[in-house]
Amino acid sequence: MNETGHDIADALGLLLRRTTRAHLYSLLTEGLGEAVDELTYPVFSGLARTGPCSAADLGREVGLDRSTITRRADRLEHAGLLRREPDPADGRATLLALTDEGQGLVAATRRRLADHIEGSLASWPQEEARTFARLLRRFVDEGLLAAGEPEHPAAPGQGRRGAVDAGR
Amino acid sequence: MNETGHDIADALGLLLRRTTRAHLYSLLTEGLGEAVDELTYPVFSGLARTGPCSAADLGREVGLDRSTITRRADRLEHAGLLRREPDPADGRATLLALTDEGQGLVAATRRRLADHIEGSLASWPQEEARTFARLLRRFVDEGLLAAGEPEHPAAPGQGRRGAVDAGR
DNA sequence: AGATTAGCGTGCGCCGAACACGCTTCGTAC
DNA sequence: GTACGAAGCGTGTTCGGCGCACGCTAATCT
Repeated sequence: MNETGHDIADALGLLLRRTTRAHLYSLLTEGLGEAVDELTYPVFSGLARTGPCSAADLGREVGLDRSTITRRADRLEHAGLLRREPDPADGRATLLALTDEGQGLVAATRRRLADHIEGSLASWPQEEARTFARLLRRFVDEGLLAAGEPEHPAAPGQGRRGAVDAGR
Repeated sequence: MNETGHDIADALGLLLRRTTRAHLYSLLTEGLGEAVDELTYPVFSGLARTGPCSAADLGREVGLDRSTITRRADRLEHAGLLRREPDPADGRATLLALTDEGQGLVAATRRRLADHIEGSLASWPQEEARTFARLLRRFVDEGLLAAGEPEHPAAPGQGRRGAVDAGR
């Protein structure tokens, strides 16, 4: 009998619990000041991944509305971690970019998370840890998201809201 | 250089995105009626795991306030999926329990999720899938949650938002 | 140059979640 | 046996985040 599906489903259920997310984010953002918390960190981290980009693009990246991005960016900007600058190629666009301080902070935070994770599997054989990392990445990239998320198609332009608020 | 920590961190970041959770839950609860959605499903599923228990205990389990549990239980009760019964051992306590219909539905939902997951990694070699399931389970059980738990000393008086009180 | 389109910031309404109150019931002390 | 503190539940209230709609500016097409 193939039980892998159930095993993964159970683990995923635990992983997606609100408390797990809250724990992880509170661990990450502990002592980083009021500006960086569970809410702003995804913007923070996403911006570090994409590099300077517009609020709309960043919204696509992290799955949030432009207005939400704007609000969170306000907080980060006020804390000196994020900078708004006009797009030299497009006068109406505003680029969001991390300041040097912001980049340093996000790098330190990413390292903190990575260290925490490595510490949590310190007892694992090295090879199993690497295997796990590889399989998890593949699972996230190919498996789950591909099936559940349209992601890339820039065609619909506006309405990517599909299943999120379905049933309302 | 050991990059496993960063790899896992990145994958985890994607996994914990709101959209991922929303997509997964909407997929799960699609066509199950108005009572079961992203909001009520954690209560639903958690109750199936714990068996009949009080609202407070279930709140501890899923990391939500008692009042929230009560409201969601109302919806499930109204839909005939959940039953309230007085605790025979304690007159002031109210036990939440799934009805037969509720149990059947949660079982079907779990199977649906498992099938979806298995489908998403259909192209994987059988052995790798099983390995991944085993490692993921271990990672969730031993690694992450265990390390993130010692967050207890939270002052109730403070309006702290992420008052994470992971039972389990 | 005018019209259309794309993009951003902001006010507004909705909804979920925690907090505070009142009521009932259990346990214990006198 | 009675009275008092503690525990638990349900409900009203408040707070905050999020998406949507509006108005404006700038770029692109005809």
